[in-house]
Amino acid sequence: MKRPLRRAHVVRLMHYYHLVQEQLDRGTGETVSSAHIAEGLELDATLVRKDLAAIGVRGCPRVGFVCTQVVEAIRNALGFEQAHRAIVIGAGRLGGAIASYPGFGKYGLTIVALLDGDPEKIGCLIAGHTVQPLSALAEIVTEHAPDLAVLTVPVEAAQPIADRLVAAGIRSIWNFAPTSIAVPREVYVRHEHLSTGFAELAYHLKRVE
Amino acid sequence: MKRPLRRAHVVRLMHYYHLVQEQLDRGTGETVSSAHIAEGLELDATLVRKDLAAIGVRGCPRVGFVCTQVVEAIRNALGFEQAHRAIVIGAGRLGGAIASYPGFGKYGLTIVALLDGDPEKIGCLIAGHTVQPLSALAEIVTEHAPDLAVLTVPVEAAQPIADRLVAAGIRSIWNFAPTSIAVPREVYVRHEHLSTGFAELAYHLKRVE
DNA sequence: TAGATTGTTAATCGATTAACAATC
DNA sequence: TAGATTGTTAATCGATTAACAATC
Repeated sequence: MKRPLRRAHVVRLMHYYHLVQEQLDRGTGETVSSAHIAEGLELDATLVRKDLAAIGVRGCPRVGFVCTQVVEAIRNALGFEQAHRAIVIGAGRLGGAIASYPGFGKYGLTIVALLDGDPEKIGCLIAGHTVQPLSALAEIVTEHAPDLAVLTVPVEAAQPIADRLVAAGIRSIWNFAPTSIAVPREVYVRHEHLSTGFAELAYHLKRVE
Repeated sequence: MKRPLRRAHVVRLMHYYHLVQEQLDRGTGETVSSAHIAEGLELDATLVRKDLAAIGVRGCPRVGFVCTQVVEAIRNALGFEQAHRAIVIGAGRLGGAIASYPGFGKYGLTIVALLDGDPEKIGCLIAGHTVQPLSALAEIVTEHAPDLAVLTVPVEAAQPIADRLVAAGIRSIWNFAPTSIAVPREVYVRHEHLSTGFAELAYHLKRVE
C-alpha cells in the first residue's frame, strides 16, 4: 500500500474538493490553477501542486488542472466512492440532524438505521427512519453489516452503549458525546466534540477583543 | 501580545484539558505527569511539557503537574474564562441540538437567542429558548450584543443570512451549513462541516477494508 | 540519599516554500 | 513565439524528539 496521507493532507484535500466542486457547480470554468486554489484557501500554490501530485493528478502548464479530474482523484483518495453503511445511536436532536444531513450521500455514506434506548421514542419517524430499540442492535448489525456507528447519546450513556456496539461487532465509532470512550485497540473512534471546535473559536474571540 | 498559539497547539491543549479534567472528575490523583498525558494521547512527553510551559504551567520534578493548575492555565490560554454570548440562527434539529448542548457553559459560551426565518417556528420553545423571527435580528443584536452567530440553516439560506448577520454587526460566525460563505475580511468564519469530519473517517474506513 | 520527573538545549525530522527549468 | 503555469529539486523553516543536567 502507498504511504498513507497525513491528517493535515486529508483535511486540505477536503478543502480543495469543496472549492473545486463549487466552481463546477457554478459552471465557472473547466480548469483551475494551483494559484487559484491556493489563493482561496490562503495557502502556497506549490503546496497545492504537491498535494495533488501525491494523489496522482497531473496538471497542464498554462492551463492548470481539470476540475473534474481533481474532484475525481480526491474522491478516490479519500474513499468517497466506496459505499459505507452507518447506524445512528441516539434519536435526539443531534441524532436526528445527522440522520437527515443532506450531504452524506455524496461521500458514500448511507444511514441504514436509527436506534434509541428510550421506549417512548421507539417507532417514531425521524428523518425518514423509524426509531428502533437498542435491544435490536445485534439483529440490525447482522442485517445491515454497518461499517460505522454514530454515537449521539448523552454523556452518561456513551460508555455503556459503546461497549454494546463493540460487543455487537462494530469496528468504527463516530462519537458526538462530549466525553471520551474506552474501546479495545482494534476499534477506531473519531471524536467529534463540538467543544473542541468551539475551543478554536473561543481562542479567536479572546484575541480579537 | 504574546506570540499566538498555533492551531495544532490549541487542539492539543484542548485534549489535555479534557484528559486532566476527567481525572479530576474521577478523583484519581491531584497531579499528573507529562508522561501520563502523553501516553493517553499517543504523544511525546516532551511535547506535552513544552506545550504546558508555553502557557506558563510549571511542573515539579518527581511530582508532575498539579491538575487544577493545568486546567486553569488552559482555560485562561484559550479564553474559557471570558463570557461570550451567541445567537443561533436556524431552529431546526441541528440548531436545537446546539442551543441545548450541555457543555458550552463550561467554556464561557451562553446562547442568548434562537432565531428562524420560518413563520411556523416563531414562538416555539426549543431547548429553553422561544424561537424569534429573523426580522428581529437587529433588535436582538442591539439588546444582547452577541460576540458570535451560530449558523445552522439550509445551504441555500446560508449566504443571504450571513449577509444579514454581517450587516447587523456580527463579527464572528460559526457556520454549520455545508457550504462556504463569503464575508468581508474583518469577519471571522469558522466552518464546522460535518462532511470534513467524515472525510477523515471515510479515509480510515477505506484503509481498514 | 536515590530516583522520578522536570525544563532546556541540541539534533532530527518532516512539512512548507523558493527557485527555476520544462512545457503546452 | 511568448508567457503562464506546471513539476521538481534544493533551501528553509518550524515542529517534534532526544539527550541530559537540574531538582524536589
